[in-house]
Amino acid sequence: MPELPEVEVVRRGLARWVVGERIASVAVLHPRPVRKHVAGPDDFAARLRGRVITDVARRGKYLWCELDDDHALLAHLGMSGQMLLEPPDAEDEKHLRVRFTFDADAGDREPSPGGGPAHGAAPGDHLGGRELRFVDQRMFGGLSLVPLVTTPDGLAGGTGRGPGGEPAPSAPQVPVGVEHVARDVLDPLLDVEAMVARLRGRRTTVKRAILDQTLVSGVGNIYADEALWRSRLNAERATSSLPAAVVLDLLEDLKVVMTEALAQGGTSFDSLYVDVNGSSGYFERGLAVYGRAGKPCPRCGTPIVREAFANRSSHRCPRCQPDPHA
DNA sequence: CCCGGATCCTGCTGGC
DNA sequence: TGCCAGCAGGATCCGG
Repeated sequence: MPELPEVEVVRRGLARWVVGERIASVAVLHPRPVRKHVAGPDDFAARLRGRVITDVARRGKYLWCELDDDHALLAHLGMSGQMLLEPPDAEDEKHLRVRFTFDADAGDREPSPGGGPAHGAAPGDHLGGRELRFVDQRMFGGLSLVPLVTTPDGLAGGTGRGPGGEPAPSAPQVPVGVEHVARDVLDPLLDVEAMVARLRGRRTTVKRAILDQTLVSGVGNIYADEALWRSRLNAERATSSLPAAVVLDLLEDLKVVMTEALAQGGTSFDSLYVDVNGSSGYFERGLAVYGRAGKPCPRCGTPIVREAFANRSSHRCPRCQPDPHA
C-alpha cells in the first residue's frame, strides 16, 4: 500500500523520466479513476493534450506533475495505484486505467526557458518512446487536473526535487484540493513544534492522530504501526496524555522508518514499478510488527499480536507496547 | 468544529 | 470443487 516512501519512489522516477516531456495523447480506459475531475474524462484528456510536464512534486501521499499552464496533473495511488513507464508494444496491464503518450521529440533537446528541466533529466536519460500508464486494481486512487495555488502559510508545497535524493526544497505551490494536507515528516519546511502541539491538542488516540493527514501526512497503517513500535507506544494511548517530548520522538521515529523504507525502495527501482503488495526488499527485512502476528518482537522476543482497529488492524508487541487500559 | 464509523472497490484467501 | 464471507485500507462523507 503506497505510503509516503512508496509515493516518493514514484515521484523520483517520474521526475527523472517525464520532466520536459510533452503529452501527446491521453486515453481514459475506465471513468472511475478520473471521477474527481468534475468536467469528465473527455475534458480531462483534451486539456492535458499538448501540455509539458515541468516538475513532479509530492506532499504526503499526493503526487502531482506540474504543467506549463499553472495546472497540475494530480495523482493519488490509493491502495493499489501504480505509475508505470512501458514501451507502447508492452501488453496492457489487466487494470490499466489511463494511458499517456508523449511527443517523440519533446524534452531532451528543447531547453525550457529556465535553462532546461531544473531536475530529473540527466544526460543520457531518455523516455525512449515509452508511455505512462496509470494502473489501479481497486481504484481507490485517482487522477485529476487542477489549478496550482499558494497555500496560506505562504511557503506551500510538498517535497519536490532533490536529484540525488537529498532533502529537497518544497514545491512553491500545491494543487487545489491538497491544501488541507499537512506537511510530511520528510518535508524540510516542516514546523515540528507546531505539529507536536496540534497532535497533542487532539482528543483522540495516538494512532488515529498520526493517520490523520491534516495533522501529519504520508503515514498509513504500516508505518504507523512501525513507528509506534519504535516509540514503545500503544496505539490506544490518548494523544493528550503524551508529553511533548514523546510526541517529538514519535515523529522522529516516523521519519527514521520512512527514510529507511525509502532507501530500500530506491535500490530495487527500475521502471517505476511499485508492487501492489508492497513487496519490495524492505518489507521482507525491515518490518518489526506489521504483518508479523505470532512472530517474535525483534526487541524482546514476545510474540507480536494483531488487533482490530478502525475496520483494519493494528500490530504491536504486548510487552513493549502494553495496553494503557490494562 | 471535532470525532469516529461506514463506505467505496476488486481480488485473493480460507472455511465449509 | 464451488461458493461466499471476510479481509486488505486511504480518503471522504455523514451522524452524533
